[in-house]
Amino acid sequence: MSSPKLPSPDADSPLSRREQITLVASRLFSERGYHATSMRDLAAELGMQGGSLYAHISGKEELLIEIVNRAARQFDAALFSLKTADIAPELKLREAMSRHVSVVAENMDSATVFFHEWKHLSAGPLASVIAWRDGIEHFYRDLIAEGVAAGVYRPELNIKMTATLVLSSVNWTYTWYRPGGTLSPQDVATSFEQMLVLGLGSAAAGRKD
Amino acid sequence: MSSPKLPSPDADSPLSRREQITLVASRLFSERGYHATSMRDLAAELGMQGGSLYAHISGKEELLIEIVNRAARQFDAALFSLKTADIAPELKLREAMSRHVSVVAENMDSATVFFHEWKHLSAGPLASVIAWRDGIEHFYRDLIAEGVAAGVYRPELNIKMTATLVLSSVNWTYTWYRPGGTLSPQDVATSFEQMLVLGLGSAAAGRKD
DNA sequence: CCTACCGATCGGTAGG
DNA sequence: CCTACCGATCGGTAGG
Repeated sequence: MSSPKLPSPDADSPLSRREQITLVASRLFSERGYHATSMRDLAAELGMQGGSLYAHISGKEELLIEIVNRAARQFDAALFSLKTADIAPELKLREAMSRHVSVVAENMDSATVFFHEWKHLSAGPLASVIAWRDGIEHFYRDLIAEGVAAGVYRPELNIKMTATLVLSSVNWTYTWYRPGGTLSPQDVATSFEQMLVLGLGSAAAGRKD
Repeated sequence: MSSPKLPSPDADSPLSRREQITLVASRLFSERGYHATSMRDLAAELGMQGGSLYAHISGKEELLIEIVNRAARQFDAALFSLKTADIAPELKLREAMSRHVSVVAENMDSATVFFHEWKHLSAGPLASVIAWRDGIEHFYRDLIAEGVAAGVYRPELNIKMTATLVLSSVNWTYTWYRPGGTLSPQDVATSFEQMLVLGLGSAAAGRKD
């Protein structure tokens, strides 16, 4: 019967010590940055001594790798089922953006670490993050190409630039979204998707139609 | 008559030693991050000893402050003249985005530091960056509100969300734009602005007009 | 701008 | 999970 110094956030959420460490590391890495967070800082927040961390982990980078990989897997789990989903093309993009923003919004800490600190990974893990980025980009390109083929998006669109624009909108949320606020992730995604698809311009202002 | 150990990049660009230091610091901070860059790393790239840097600067944070403040001033210089400029509303947003992307594209290093490392500033400089962010956001909100008032943008638009979407597209460029490539900053801005204003949707797909 | 150095702190380990 | 410690490195300074 151990007596944890730091109570778990909820009595009925028995996080393993290892998971607690990863969770606190996400918060500290996102707030202070990976290199600016010391193992002693991390240990202190968990109510232990610096050296004691190494009973649970092999090193500092292992934490970063785990945070980044988990984030990538969450995006994959949320999005890649849409690849083959039987949804109307005009709804697919909205659904993808909604899920994408949700992953960011529900994991602000690890999302911030994911977008900010991946550069500090060593060669192996770094390569897999870059590969992931490539995959997500092609996922969105395919979505848009599908929509163009189905006639719901304009045929003149530059697919690459369009995918970049969509990714800009959903990724950048990690810099400004506040989970406690009035906007749900769905609100954000729906609002962005509507503006993107309908356009900001008024019909009165010389749209060719 | 001094004899610089490190030749300036061009014979006819007599950068002061101080400016050289700031320039190299921008590159290293953007590549490795602020905390992961040591003063000795920086000194070595400049062909001097670690301690010698302090003949030119007062401390490490001074460099970060200067890089961040310069970037903010460049955005201001590029954009704020547009506030009162006598340009048609439908062209103002395009022009603003073009200038915004240009500042990022022509200063990829300091822009990256600006977006990534501002959190590590101490209270005073931090407050002024936050104030700057607020200012730029209101700048874009005003631009869009003007356009709505002039009838070029749809009146149903949520001004705040629209400004956020525009800022997402131009800010996120620091993560993917490559200055040597085929896309000029104007290409990027024009492409984004057209997609945003016209919308991705095809007229055929049930736009109400 | 260099040499030589300061105290502090880093990630990590040994042995319990 | 703790105590005690390792070598390395940090930002910065003194004195020239």
